[in-house]
Amino acid sequence: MSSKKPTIKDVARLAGVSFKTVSRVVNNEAWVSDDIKTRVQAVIAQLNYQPNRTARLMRTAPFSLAFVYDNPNSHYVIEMQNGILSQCRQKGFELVIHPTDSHSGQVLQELTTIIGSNQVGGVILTPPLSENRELVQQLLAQQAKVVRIVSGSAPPDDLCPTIYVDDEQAGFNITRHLLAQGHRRIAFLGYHKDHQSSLGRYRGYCAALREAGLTVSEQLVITGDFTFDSGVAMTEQLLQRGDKPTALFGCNDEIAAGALFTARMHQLAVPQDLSIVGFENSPFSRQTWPRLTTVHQPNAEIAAKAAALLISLMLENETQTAHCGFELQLVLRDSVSTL
Amino acid sequence: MSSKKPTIKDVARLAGVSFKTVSRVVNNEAWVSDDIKTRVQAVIAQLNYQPNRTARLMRTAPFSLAFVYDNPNSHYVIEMQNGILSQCRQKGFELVIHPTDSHSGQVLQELTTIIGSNQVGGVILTPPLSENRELVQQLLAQQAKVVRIVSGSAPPDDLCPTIYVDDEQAGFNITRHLLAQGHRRIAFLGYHKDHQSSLGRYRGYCAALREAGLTVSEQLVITGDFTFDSGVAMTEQLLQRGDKPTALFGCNDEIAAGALFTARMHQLAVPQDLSIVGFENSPFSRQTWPRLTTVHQPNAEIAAKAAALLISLMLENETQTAHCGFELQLVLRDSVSTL
DNA sequence: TAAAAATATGACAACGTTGACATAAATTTT
DNA sequence: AAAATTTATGTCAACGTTGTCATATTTTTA
Repeated sequence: MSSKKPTIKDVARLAGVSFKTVSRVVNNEAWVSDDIKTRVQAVIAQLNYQPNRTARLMRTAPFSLAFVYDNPNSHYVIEMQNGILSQCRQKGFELVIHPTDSHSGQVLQELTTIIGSNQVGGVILTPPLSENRELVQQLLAQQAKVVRIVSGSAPPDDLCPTIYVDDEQAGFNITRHLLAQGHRRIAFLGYHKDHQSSLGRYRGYCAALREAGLTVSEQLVITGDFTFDSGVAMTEQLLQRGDKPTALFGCNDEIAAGALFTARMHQLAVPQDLSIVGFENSPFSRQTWPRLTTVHQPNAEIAAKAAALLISLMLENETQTAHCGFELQLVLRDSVSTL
Repeated sequence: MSSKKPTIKDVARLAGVSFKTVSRVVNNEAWVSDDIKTRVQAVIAQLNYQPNRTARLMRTAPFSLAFVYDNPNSHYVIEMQNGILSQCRQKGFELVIHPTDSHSGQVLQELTTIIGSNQVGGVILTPPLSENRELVQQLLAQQAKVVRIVSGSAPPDDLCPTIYVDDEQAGFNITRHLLAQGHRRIAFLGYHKDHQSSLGRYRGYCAALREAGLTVSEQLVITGDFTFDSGVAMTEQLLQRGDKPTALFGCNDEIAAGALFTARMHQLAVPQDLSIVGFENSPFSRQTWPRLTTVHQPNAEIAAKAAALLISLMLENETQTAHCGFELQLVLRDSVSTL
């Protein structure tokens, strides 16, 4: 077992060719005779030669991309990572994961560092970072390729390729489902004015109510964030009121989990006494009892698409902005009763 | 906005010094006059110069490490990632995540590629990969630094620094807790002969029963893996038997979730009719109803420790094998009744 | 005050690869 | 059969750093 890793020159020496020819074989370039090709390949196998990625990177554009997220929600992140990774592996790219705190004000500087040092050639941005137009522009100004995943029924602009996810339509559909089951007093949990996904789902909720001839009651729209604890607090708040809802739309499954938990604490049977729906189709929504009716969010697919767009952007030096929209499907399970 | 990224030579030119001097300033080397140091730093700030990581890597050992895992359990992975990342950021290291399929037989080849290409200088191995002695040796033979996380009350050998987690003790403790509440028929769900964590927890379970003067009943030990579906299937199997247990030890929280779900399907109240404990203190265990009594597994800490060991191993060229053990604490919640 | 030591700076090679260009050999065209 | 073209191979300079060594300057020591 030799102590140093073999280089392209070691292979060349042993195969009796110039190291450039080895480079040609490795990179599958044209104009290499079959004779030499097989000979070189044999030596490569014999020495177990691996091209030095670092050295190669000095001559080529970086083939790493960063996945930037600010989300404590673990399965969401893992699913996205796996989706991105599937693309990266196909194309020989490397993934740098970059969890961050969007409120720290450090994000631009952090990303500037990894871009400026040539650590990555592009980034995938998720909400809420992806909604920061200025951030996107500043990254673009540094020659970085950017793809963003946002909530919306259309891309907000043509700054960069954008994956948009139609929360509004899905919020509309799931609310309409509740209405179809006879529910009239439907609470919305997890409204947040700075959170695009929340707003989209809220707009869908409102549209469905309007379509059914109902008005949106302020009493039933509770502000909070996308956590279990917030779900508990919002549900408590709601249940303390006089006029209780018959159904409850949690802006994500964690909120719905908090609602489910709180309902149990109050001896309310779900769905008999209270129907609950979530959003995201997280593992929790499948594994709890009753299983939650929710909206499936194909995170792996969404992220894979983002990675595919980013990689093609990095390979071909195009500035073209191909966008891609995702529609979300309802997942009907056991947490909704028919009135 | 210039189109090319500034290099060390650009800084040198502007500061009127040789590029080597700039290198000295950047790397904080001795023997640079304060005068020149401040001048160079000013130019660096002015040009917003970032040393090119790739070029630097050509002259130094890689400062990236790989986190290798084969685990669909998302929060476990995310927690570990975050723990590792906290260390990486402190020390300026980069994390390459490498999910893999340990049964594919490809793992060695995959790792050989990322090590051989100098993409990473070390790897963190998790079960079941970390239990593969031969794999560890082959990685070591490639000059890679290796740290592994295993289940056990002591490191299995001195091949490499090892983080060992005492599943047996924790399995003992939680079983004893069940016994202390008066339970005598305690089922063990998720026995798996090839799974060290499962075996450790099982040994603890057996030891606790023996200590209480009970024998281990084969009827109550169910084989299966660490998934929700398996938990459901195992619980079904158990409940179909005549002599039902009063308590149930799920080898992890997912199994316990499956058990909880199945108990509900059978109209069994938890914990009144059946007590259930899990293992891992996953988000699920906190968010379900009743909240699960379980064992806290400090994944982020464990992984951070692994990363710290690996990084120090990569920096100082030591072969010393520092190990580190973790004890796991019981988390008492609402899924156990007192008989 | 000369010699020695410490401090500060620079010149240049190296890291392992790819790209631009040169050239040699084989094949096709005229 | 000569010229032009295609195919196959090689030479060498980059890429942006860090390490080695040389050298210039300053300070300390004898």
